[in-house]
Amino acid sequence: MGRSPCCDKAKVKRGPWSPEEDTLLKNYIQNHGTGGNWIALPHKAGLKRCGKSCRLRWLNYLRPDIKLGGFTEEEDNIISSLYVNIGSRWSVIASRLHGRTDNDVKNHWNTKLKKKLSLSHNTSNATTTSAVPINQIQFSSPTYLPNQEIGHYQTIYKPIVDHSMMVDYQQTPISSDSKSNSVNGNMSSSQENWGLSPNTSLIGNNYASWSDNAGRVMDSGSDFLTEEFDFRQVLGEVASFDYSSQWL
DNA sequence: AACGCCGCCAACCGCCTGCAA
DNA sequence: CTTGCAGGCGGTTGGCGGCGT
Repeated sequence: MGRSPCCDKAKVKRGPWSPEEDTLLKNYIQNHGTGGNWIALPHKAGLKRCGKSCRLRWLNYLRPDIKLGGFTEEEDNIISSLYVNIGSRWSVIASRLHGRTDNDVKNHWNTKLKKKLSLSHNTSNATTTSAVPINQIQFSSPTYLPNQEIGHYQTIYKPIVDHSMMVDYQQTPISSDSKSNSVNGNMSSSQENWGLSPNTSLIGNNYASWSDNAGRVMDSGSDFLTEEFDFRQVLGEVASFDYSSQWL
């Protein structure tokens, strides 16, 4: 037996929202809030709409903090990076982009970024032979660096951090002494200059990831990382930690 | 001007999850 | 523990507008 529909389709209005409906919904929520019950809301607001439809309309269009307009290059980079790492978890990705909705991000990806990425991937394949680790999150801005307690994860995860992320914050590369403690083999100039682990590759401006002892990689969106994960700041913590001693 | 194609995006659909009874 | 409900989410659809022929 299938699940019963959330509302009677014969009795509710469907299709595009009119300005009058928008006004009704917006006014009601601004005056009374959602009341934690979207199903009852349309009736209370005087709308002949399904509760789910109201919720979607509010979240994707009427909310006051919605960011309108095209996506910036920085947002594109964040979306692409997160998609590569966590897949189509649009709500998680959208949560990293202030004012963007999951629907926005999803549409943007499907209509533009997917093609863009596939184009750049093809170009990249044609011009380079170095493999790009899929488990490394790429950041276009240090704003999106992780905010975890580095000391805490030091005991659990082995961080692999591209120190080039510090460039924008004018941080000092880690010392050659600390590098030489744990690194053998040849390093690229970017790895050497910024203390990169030899088993990381630079795939963009900035990225960071960690892996645990089982080889699982954690980053902004991985399943075994708490949803409380916060990107807001912390460059200082990252900069002050000597990752070279923790390289895999 | 008419038509077809294509891209964009708002909206819908249905599944999954969390929670309360 | 089971069941049913509501919210959340990702996939998909369909209408609309722009553009080329």
